[in-house]
Amino acid sequence: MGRPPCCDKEGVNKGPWTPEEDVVLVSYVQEHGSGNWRAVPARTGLLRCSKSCRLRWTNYLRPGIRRGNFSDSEERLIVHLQALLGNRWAAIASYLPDRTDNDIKNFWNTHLKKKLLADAQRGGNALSSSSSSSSSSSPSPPAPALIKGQWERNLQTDIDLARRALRDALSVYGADAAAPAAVPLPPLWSPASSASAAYALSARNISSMLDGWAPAPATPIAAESASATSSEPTECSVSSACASNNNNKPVLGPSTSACENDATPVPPLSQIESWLLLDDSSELQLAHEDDNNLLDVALRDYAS
DNA sequence: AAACCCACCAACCGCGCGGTC
DNA sequence: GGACCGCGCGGTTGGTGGGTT
Repeated sequence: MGRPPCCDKEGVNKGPWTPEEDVVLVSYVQEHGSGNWRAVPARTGLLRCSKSCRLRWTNYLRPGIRRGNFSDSEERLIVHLQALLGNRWAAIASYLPDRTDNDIKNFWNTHLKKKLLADAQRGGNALSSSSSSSSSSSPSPPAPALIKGQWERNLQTDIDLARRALRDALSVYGADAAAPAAVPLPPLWSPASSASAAYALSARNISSMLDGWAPAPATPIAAESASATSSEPTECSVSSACASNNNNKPVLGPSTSACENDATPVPPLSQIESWLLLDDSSELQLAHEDDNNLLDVALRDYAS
């Protein structure tokens, strides 16, 4: 039996979103928080399927995302991660919290793939060392037949490989790689490229509308009661759950799930580097001593 | 100025996974 | 245990704008 379509085609708009639709969606998420996308079309009156709403939010309207103009360091990080992880864009995007998986995927398909091909044809093989170990295809997931111990060892190997590759990627910062505190972060906002359309600007304006709104309360009920008592927009404080969650706690999982409403880009590289630069032995020790240790988090996330 | 080509990227589509009943 | 549902992910497509002829 075939899978039913995710949304009925009748009465559902497709194609580019209009600013008006964006405003409706943003207003809804502002009030109720992201999640329960199924309810969004019904509760907002948007003639869009839930999937389309979620995509529009996560890829475009969500605050804290940066668009266009990938820096060299980002580029190299993506190349290394792609070599390690394959086309797992969400996983790669988790290392670039202010980039969406869709953006990275597009950047890869339109720029990096061609660039690497051109490099390969020129005989330039700077990246082959990292890509050769895992080949260009996606890494094979843990085989079900693997016993737990084997699987965990494989996982540890994967993590070690990832660390080395990240170390390589981050070495684009030069000798400063040894001094994480001095590592410059990519610019938060680059000027719009020449290709930026007027609507992109308006969409950015919508995003800027979100500057200053706090993540919705955890429960829709709470949100509703809050909005019932006051129709005023919530006071901005990017604090609450998200800020505390990002409080120097490295996040390995997809950034969208880690903190979808976070309007404040976190400095991911410095966190990653502090992890990378841990000496292996001390790292193992820390993994047992500190539940917030990144490796420990990684292991738990991976295993769960 | 018009036609054509190409690059970019927003959005769609289908599938897989996890949770719930 | 299995069916159903909702969400997330990756691959792909189609519209648009810029560049070239």
